[in-house]
Amino acid sequence: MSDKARLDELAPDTLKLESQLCHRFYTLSNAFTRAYRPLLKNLDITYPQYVVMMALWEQSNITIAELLDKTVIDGGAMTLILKKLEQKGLLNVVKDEHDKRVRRVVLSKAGKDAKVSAREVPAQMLCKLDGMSNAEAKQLVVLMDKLQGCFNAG
Amino acid sequence: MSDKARLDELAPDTLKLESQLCHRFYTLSNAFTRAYRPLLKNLDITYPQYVVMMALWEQSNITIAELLDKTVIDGGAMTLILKKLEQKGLLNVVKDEHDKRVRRVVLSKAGKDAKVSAREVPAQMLCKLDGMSNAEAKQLVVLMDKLQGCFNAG
DNA sequence: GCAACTTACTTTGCATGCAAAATAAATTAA
DNA sequence: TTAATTTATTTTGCATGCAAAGTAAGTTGC
Repeated sequence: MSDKARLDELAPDTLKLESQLCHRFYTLSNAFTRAYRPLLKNLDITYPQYVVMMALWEQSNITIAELLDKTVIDGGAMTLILKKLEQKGLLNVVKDEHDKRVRRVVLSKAGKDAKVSAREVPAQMLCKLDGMSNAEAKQLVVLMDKLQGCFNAG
Repeated sequence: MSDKARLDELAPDTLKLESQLCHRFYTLSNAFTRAYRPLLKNLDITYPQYVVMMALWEQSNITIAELLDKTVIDGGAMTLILKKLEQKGLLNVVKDEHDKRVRRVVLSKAGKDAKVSAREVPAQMLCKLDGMSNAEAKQLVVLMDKLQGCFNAG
């Protein structure tokens, strides 16, 4: 038996890209980011910036730490994202009165108004996902939340 | 009714992070990359570099275009990744004899040997995902492949 | 047989993601 | 109270991801 054959016997399919869950996540996550780009063109924001805006549309005037919790965006990246969104006039970052370490993120009027423009975005994305039934999407959510639980536990 | 209430009525839950498939993909894809880091420390490669190596362990001496197809990595990034992996001595990029535009990627001896070190990586990752049954993982693969099909179709 | 077009890659500029170090301010401990 | 520790956020250095422009080398069309 050749060395190559012996190797393949030791590690059958586990190292194949096709059989990897991780590569599918990698691929689909990037696909989503690309798919959002044209939908967010009007708002002139990127996907991570959109995530921050969604978090703020749910609740404005929250701590950066809370925003990090909610969005699961990298802390270092968040600093830059907030600067960008502040430059665009969508929000303001203000100091907390009681704890000088803390900074709070507050939607501006333009930021609140942007929610109206964004209203159609989710529907447009769903449109691109035509072919997935609601039941399948829900099933996907259940399984992904369970997977997330694994990572949180570990 | 306040402006805010009116807005919320227009866009009920669709803009909520919790209800978004995309954010779960974003989160889980990043979680995988982080989870792989310690497992790939011995090999001294990043997750995208590992993806390239997996593709090459399946078949060496392939075109960069073929590698891009298989890994779904960005073309610009691939140029850098191949340089890194060549620096590490894991592969060589050689010119195609027949078509001078084409460059081929070939595993070095060290690159082939690295497959042995990598053999345990998938099992270690599965270990981190304890809590997901095989059936659930398979279900996840089916649904994700269907979702990928949506993007490919659009 | 040359101009126009297509291919296969690389380069560039911008936006993250990640780990680790650096800051600054609040809290705890001795 | 002062030193040690913890918390909140920013900075730094490196590795992509993405779109678009740039290059070089085949292929076509007339």
